[in-house]
Amino acid sequence: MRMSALAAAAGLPVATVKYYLREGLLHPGVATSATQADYDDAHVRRLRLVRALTGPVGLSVQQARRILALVDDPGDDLYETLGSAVGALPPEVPPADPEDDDPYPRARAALEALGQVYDPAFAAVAQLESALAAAEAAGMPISEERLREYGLRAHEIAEFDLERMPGEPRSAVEYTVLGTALYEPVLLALRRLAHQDVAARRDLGS
Amino acid sequence: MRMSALAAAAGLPVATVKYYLREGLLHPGVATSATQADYDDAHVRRLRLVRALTGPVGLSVQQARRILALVDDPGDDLYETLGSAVGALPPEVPPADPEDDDPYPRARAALEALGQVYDPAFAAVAQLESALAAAEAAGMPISEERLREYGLRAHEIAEFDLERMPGEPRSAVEYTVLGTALYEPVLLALRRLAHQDVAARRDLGS
DNA sequence: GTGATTGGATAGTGTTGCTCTCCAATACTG
DNA sequence: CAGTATTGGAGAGCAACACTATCCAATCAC
Repeated sequence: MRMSALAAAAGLPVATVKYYLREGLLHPGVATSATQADYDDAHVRRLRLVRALTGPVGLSVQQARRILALVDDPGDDLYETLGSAVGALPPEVPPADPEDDDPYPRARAALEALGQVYDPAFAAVAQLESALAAAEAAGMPISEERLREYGLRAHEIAEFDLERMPGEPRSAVEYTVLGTALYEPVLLALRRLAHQDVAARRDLGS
Repeated sequence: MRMSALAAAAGLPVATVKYYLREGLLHPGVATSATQADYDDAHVRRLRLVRALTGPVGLSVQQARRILALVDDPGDDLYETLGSAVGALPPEVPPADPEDDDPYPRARAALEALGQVYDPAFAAVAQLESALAAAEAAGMPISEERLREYGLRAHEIAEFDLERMPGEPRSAVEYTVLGTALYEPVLLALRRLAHQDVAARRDLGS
């Protein structure tokens, strides 16, 4: 398959495919001559994945590159790979002041209340802290009760997800990394729809 | 309070405050002379809200403006206001082809399976469709079982949220609109942390 | 052989979120 | 009350981003 066929198969302009190639989101095809390269189905799938990540998931090209790099070549520790994937995902949080001996107090308290592991090196801890601080700054702090409710439901979802993780290591990495990124928009959309559903049932209109 | 004091109170450069003023995210202060205007605590709170929305929540200035406009002056129908808020939030989805008599088949099937209202005019329906389509295109389609699990948990969260809605109309609008936007990053961070917790407990490292 | 196409490199474009520079009018300081 | 500093407002400038368009020589298809 030449580049124009690849672009057509993915429904993208050739110029955009070239751009992704330049940016390292798409592996180069096999060069068959100075002006020809060969692409296959794996390239088509990769382009679809790139569009899923930069579109609905809302990643920048840079963030997508980091996620794809993890899928292409994960470490041998799945737990660490999950951590790296979360670190590559938005929201980006500024690194904590190394002087500060308790940089994430809200997140620490939340995780302790939930009885979960608190590891300040995990990117999601900083993300939780910043989300809690933002809600607080905006005048809508999150109560312990709400945190417990959200945390409990999130944990149930996580248990479900992990139970269905494929056994084969390579698939497990893809499942973990891509599942984190791809399924988040689904969960958010469902939450919004559930709010609508509950509101409708309670007749909270005018 | 003059502008420089306002900027200092919010921890922002004066130039940025001027920018938000130009963009209509911040209401003008009361002009006391040609070169002086007076700001108060409400302006400080508003700036904090703006930073929360454009920061951790990840809204663009344009999206934040739409959300703030809803808070400032909501319709008299809370249900519709919720719909508008969701429409202002990412991910932005291209409008459906009006020729298409079933533009959101995946979302419709999902909501039917969940026994929830299916209203194609609601923005979250299109968002769900695009999230489901993206996961599918990326080679990780969402099973019915997973959809039920996520949908159920989302619904429990929504019931919790709605139960705690303030009675007073003005606060109810703020709670609904801002809660949708501000609490989403919290839920996502908790899901990521729950994944980590479950993985750690099952010793899914190397 | 010849005209179209290819991959690759380079430069240009429109948008976004600030940031900088100016300015005359006003406020504070001694 | 003279002199300096600061203010709100308007405009242009800027860096990052995600493409998009233009060239070009090599090569392919007829």
